[in-house]
Amino acid sequence: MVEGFVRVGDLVSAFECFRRIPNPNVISWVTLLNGYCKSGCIVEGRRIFDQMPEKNVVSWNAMLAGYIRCLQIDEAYQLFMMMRKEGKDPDWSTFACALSGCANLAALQVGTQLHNLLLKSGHIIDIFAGNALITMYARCGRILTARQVFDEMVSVDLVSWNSLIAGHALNGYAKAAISIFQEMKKNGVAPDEVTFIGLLSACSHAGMVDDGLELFYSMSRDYPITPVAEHYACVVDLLGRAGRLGEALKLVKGMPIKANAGIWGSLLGACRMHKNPEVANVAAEKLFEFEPHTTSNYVLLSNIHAEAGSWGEVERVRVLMKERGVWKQPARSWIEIKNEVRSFSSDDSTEPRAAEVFMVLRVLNAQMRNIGHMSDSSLLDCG
DNA sequence: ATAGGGTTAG
Repeated sequence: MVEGFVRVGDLVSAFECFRRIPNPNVISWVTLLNGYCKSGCIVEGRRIFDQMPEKNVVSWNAMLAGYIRCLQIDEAYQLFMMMRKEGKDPDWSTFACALSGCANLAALQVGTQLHNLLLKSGHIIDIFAGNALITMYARCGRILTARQVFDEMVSVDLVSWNSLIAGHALNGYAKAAISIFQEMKKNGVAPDEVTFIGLLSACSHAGMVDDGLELFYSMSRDYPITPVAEHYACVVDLLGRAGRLGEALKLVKGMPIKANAGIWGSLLGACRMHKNPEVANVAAEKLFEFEPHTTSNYVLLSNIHAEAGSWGEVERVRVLMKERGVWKQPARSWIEIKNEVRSFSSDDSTEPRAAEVFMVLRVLNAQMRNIGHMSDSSLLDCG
């Protein structure tokens, strides 16, 4: 019953149900906890967690997964430490979950610590933890270590191959990604839709348009895999980066499935890259239907028109933003420097070494100009 | 037996 409400996201009813259970067992508690965590109510989730009379490893993992989903790495880390202090042995799920958090945050130090802990604790690096390690190292730019983890795994599955392919794609090693794909097939592992997302993005990053298109067509021709929206988004990106915007638009218009925000966003991004305000207007109009309040879309469109010198169009976008009450919300990003995750935003006045940072940027800019790169300093800043 | 956990575009 509790689970039913949790599934539809009705936390109030779920909690009411839970309250009527005379002696809730740990499973009822975890179900409730997950309901809160998955709805992003992490503070309430923590309160539930603290109230649990009996906690097992699943309870800890659920709380940890909750923090990681909400990108609260500090809380996740503290919880993990608290878990060890209380003598609760992390299981493979704990490690997989924690490592996946490190992968998302590019937290190489913590990720490496977890890896060492796994080795030290005598755990076998099983498929799940191994796969999480591959992704963690790959996303932290340590592609060779990712490969090493893969090679040392006792057994691998489709997800391991996919992780390795996606990891190489992410780091720009397109040829390697494709040769891993061949290796995988030679080992008798059949690709799935995730495999192709990795392969297509590899081709896209490397500008390998023809290879990418061939892979895309081969999906339904040689394998029983029907392309979904994510694949189309990759192909739009592939064609778009190569400047083949007309073909990209034609592909989207002729798709057997409905285009989503990701697909129109890819196209709009490509229009910026190749200065195409006409296709940009088409893509933006569609994109606004999905995301009427996402500032970056408007900024992107405005920049495309600014670059073309169409100030009337720039003004039109500005009016659109005002009418729809769209505000510029500064985004934050983060990087790990010496054991510490530092968060920052553009024009960050709280950054103590801002003057130095800007000086380095000016030097880099000058160097880029020297080798012939023109930077777009005249544009609106995306925040 | 029931709860949770690894891969996926820009």
